[in-house]
Amino acid sequence: MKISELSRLTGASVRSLRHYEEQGLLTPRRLDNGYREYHDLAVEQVRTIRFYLKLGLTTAQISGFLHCVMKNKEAFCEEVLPVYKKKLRELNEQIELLTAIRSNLEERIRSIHDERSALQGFDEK
Amino acid sequence: MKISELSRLTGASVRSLRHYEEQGLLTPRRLDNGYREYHDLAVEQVRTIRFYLKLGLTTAQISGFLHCVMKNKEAFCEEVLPVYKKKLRELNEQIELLTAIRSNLEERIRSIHDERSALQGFDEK
DNA sequence: AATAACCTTAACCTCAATGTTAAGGTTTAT
DNA sequence: ATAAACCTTAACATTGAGGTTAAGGTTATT
Repeated sequence: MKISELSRLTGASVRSLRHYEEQGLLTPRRLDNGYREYHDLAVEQVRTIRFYLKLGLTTAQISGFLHCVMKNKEAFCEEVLPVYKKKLRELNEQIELLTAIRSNLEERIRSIHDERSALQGFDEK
Repeated sequence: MKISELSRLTGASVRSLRHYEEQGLLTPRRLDNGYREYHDLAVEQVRTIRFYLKLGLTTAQISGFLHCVMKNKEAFCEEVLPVYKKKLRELNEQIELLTAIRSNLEERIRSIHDERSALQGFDEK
């Protein structure tokens, strides 16, 4: 199939498909006119790529184990777990940071409300 | 004072101070030789800028109320609360998203462990 | 007068997937 | 034969604070 059909079947934009190829995640053969020609299996492969992207992995990380997971159960591919664990550590850090900022912000919003109702109370007297 | 002294007093890099100026947060006067000359008040102003940046606000947002908060209590500045609330909504969205990804990832890590110990158990039999 | 230690503007780099032209070749249907 | 609908590569834009470097002017010290 050609690129627009793969795009339609997977939901990935044509631009994204070309990008995945640049990053080494897809390697379609070329027709005589230079058009990309994809195997049927590419549909599953693109879905797999997008699945890992949604987990927050980069194309570079995905390329490290994509071939393995296309042929085996994920648990068989040694490269997967370290990447998952690294990503998990990053997520925990980010969540912790954002949560701290949120607390800070909530406290400041509260104190603005408090100060205003104090002024309000003062005016009312 | 000149830029490097302000940098030293505030912890902001010289590059950052020039950036704040580009964004309209600082407006030092210029000496005859073109050098920036800052008021003593600039120290407090830069500290205030950096405080809001740490809350995750952008320079554009900060510029909307910086002059007000430099002269008044924060609660007096009407522009602050909407920005805080907007930021809070964004934070909640981000945290929710990251937390969902984290759950997903934890589940996948767990299932890899499970599958491997199942294989392990199988081998042991 | 030379050197260190300042200062200036301007511009590119980071991160990373993907949107958006631009400029042009191919195929297909009318 | 022409237009619609494909396809190609290449390059810039997005986000945004701030690092880095280049090229050069100023001030101060020796």
